[in-house]
Amino acid sequence: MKSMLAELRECFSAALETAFGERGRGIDPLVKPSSDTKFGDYQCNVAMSLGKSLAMKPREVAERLVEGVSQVLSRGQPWFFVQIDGPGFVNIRLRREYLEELLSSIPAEQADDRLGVMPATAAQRQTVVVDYSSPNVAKELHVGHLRSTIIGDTICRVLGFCGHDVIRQNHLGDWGTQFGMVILGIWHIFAGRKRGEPAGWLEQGTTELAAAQQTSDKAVLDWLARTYAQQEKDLAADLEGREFEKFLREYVPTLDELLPAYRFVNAVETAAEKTGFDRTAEGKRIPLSAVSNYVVKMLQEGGEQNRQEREAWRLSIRASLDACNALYRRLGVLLVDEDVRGESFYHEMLAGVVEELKGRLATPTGAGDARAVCRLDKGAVCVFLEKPDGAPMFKGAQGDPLPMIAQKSDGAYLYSTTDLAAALFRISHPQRNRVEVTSRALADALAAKGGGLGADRILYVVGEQRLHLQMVFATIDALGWKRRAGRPDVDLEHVAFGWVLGDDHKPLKTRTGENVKLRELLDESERRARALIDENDAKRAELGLEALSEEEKRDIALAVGIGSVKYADLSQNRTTNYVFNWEKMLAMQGNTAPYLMYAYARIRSIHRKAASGAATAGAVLALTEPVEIALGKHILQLGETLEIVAHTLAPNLLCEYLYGLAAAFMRFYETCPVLQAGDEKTRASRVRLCDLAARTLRVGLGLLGIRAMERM
RNA sequence: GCGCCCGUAGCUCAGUUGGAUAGAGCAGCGGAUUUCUAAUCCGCUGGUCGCAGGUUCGAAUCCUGCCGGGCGCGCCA
Repeated sequence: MKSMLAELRECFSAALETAFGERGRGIDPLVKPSSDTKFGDYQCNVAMSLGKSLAMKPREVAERLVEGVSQVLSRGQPWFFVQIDGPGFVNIRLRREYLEELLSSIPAEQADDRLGVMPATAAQRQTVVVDYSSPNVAKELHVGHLRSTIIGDTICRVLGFCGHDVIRQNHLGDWGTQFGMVILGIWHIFAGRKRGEPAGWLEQGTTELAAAQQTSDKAVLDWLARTYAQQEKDLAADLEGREFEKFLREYVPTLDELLPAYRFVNAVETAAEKTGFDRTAEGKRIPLSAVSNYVVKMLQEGGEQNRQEREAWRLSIRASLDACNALYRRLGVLLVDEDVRGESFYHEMLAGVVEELKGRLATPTGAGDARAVCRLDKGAVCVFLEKPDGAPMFKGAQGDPLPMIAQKSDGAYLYSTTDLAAALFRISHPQRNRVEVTSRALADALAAKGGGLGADRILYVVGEQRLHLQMVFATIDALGWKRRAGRPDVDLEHVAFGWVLGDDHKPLKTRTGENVKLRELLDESERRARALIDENDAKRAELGLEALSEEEKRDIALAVGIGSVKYADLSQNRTTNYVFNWEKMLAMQGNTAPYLMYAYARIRSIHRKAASGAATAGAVLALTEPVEIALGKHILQLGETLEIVAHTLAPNLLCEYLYGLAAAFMRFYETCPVLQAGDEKTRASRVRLCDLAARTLRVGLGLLGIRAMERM
């Protein structure tokens, strides 16, 4: 079935046309849920705004509209009542029989779990590319990745449920300049093993260097000199890289081993740069501060002589992905290896992208709101974005035009270039949407990658890159990549989000000022959830409830712990910052995961007990008490909620819906006995209503990636 | 300096494309229970929606200016 809201919109659209003919056609009827239940269930606010354009009193418009409605409704069974109120509000109250009918029509759980929500029609159906999570290789996931990962995941689930084709893309940072350091780090691990260094020697080295920095410049220079000498010796011992290559064939790195090595290299190079070490010592083949840059060049050159670098790179990606996947599984996030299309994937397209920019944007080009021109500036390939009047779209600190740089003066490509390549790959499709490019190199590279994904909509779930994305989007617009003959433009959206803050209202950090590791955050949450569960064990015994097994308690702790962290995040407005607070997110009261999960467990408890009694599958649903009507109505609003979430990409609206649903159930539960209902018919009806409420909660929580537990 | 985001109850936050008397939770106060899981429910108290103008039938929401906070502003991602 369609959502009640959609049905009402259709009905009022038709009524507008009936009442006002041509002038009433194509007007949004402005139907929405009522601001207050005393005004009914929904309201139509179109009369006030229409009064002006029709030169009529709003009240009169409303009266004619209501007449139109009754004509439309006269074709069938009336399913709602209308009443004009105030300046011209049309208040809508749904008939109880209609609600009962809709609820009854929801198929049994065995048939499907859509709860009557209709998937998108063929015409509405979109291919949506969702770019989210996107961690960097050789860095551990921290709270900074939390929002992108779980918001992106929820969006994927919701769009998928709504019937769209969702293509998840994990835009892994696997090609940046930091890779020189990672590979060099692996080389240090190799050299250390060969020398027989004890475990943890790289951490110790970093600590020593930090200590030297606290002491004096001289101490730092001495330390660097020793390190450099050792490094030169190790390099000389395996100049051909044969031993290193052999080592790589058998080496299985873990992220835990890679991270200290990376930090070591980073610390050494930073210190060498800062102290001017490279200038003071004679006869160096490569400056100590630039070894990793050199390694990056070797990696990016490719070729037979650099295959060790490539192999080390590959190993570091594998290790990072293993660590990420473990966390994704733990978080209940859908991302898998097949969704990974890192920056390196687009490497072969970059030269073509620059060629395309130079060719297509040689002179100011672009229809719409953005014009772009590509030219060399200080040796770099730059795209200057302009407004239609020729004024620069973006300005620097001195008011000078700020370009998007596609290629550095040293020839290296940047993430802008990669993002353009990725956008082309996502938009283009070998059959559905062949984007025309003039660069042969780009066309060939794209074809070699299969021709692209054919997105109608691309969502960038990334924080903190507004300016960059605006530039990239404007460039794409100017290049004409979004436009499609006979179809709407491809829609590119930056799904931005706010910071996770600590108690001090500053970005959440550990006491030592480091990013909080996601792994440790989840450990803590599970630990706290377990404490809550243990606390309630005693109460369970008092109440004579079935005891939970140790295994069950452990499982519940995981679900509550992870669910609470996710729900706390998803229930916030996506765009604003929020303060992270353990007590609040694990509280049983209010808009929290435990509250919703508890409501579900309570219903399931009824269900288990009812199952032993009379069968209720085909029971007649009768909503008698006000709380029953409220609950039933709420259940039926899942579809329209998801429509809004799919459009606004605001998971907090789904959370709000589920909280309202759980609260409606709790109210029902307080006043309406189910198993002890007065008569068999009422009992059967209520059991069925409970079942629908439980399924709605479970499906809704599922769309947030949160497991509903049978018992708590 | 310029650009973007934010400012709502003591605290943490909601508030779909402008709609009727601005809502939750926590905290505070007061109630309900021989429980279908009290990890609950109900009530009360609490607001110049940062400030000042404007747009209109109507503004927390749109526009302008100011105050306060955050982020960004050429070869990092």
